[in-house]
Amino acid sequence: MPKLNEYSLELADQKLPLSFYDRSNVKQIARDLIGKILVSDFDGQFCCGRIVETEAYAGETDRASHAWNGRRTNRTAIMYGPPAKAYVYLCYGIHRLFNVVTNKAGLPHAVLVRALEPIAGIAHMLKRTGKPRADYTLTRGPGNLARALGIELAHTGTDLTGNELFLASDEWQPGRHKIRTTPRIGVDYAGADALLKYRYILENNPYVSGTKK
DNA sequence: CTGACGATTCACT
DNA sequence: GTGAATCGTCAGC
Repeated sequence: MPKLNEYSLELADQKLPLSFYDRSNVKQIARDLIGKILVSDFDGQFCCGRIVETEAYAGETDRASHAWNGRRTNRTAIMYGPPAKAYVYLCYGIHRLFNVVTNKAGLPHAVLVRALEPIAGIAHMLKRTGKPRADYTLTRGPGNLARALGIELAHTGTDLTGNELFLASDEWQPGRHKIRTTPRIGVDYAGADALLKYRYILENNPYVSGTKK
């Protein structure tokens, strides 16, 4: 691992380009995001971690999506715009959930980033979460992850090819670690679509949330 | 304007 | 396993 300064510059140089997000297969994007790095750098507080869990939300035809059946509201409007933007919303009045908007304008696809393995900026994460030490709960689950990285509702619309909040790749490869699919968490209201295997996890990673096979 | 409801987490039994 | 926290959003009136 290079020094932090070097590493942050390297990541900034390896941002995922618009063409990564500007694709129609949201499941493929969710899978491709496993192993990529999520970076937040608000007010010079550089933080990053490796993505180990994602979920695909397939827009108007997906009963689990906020955009299901063409629901276009103030909240979901960002998903109807161009790709490579952040969609952050409030869940249960408490938790912020961070999503990546994908596909072309008019096609409201998104990927929920559910868990990270922390890499850098752990002191910032501890301060934001109030946790005494860095254990597997620090960035396990979408609510914890957003809190640790300082992601707020106001970050909805942030350009993910910019410098504050972005995704990047490094040399890491899944290797012998398997990527596995499961049904999505917490979407039992979605009828048959609750059974779709739209969740992607890095097998045996301690930061992966939930109890589903 | 009002009421119902979460793409969750944590403490507690 | 159960229940509470907590508030922006949305459908319905």
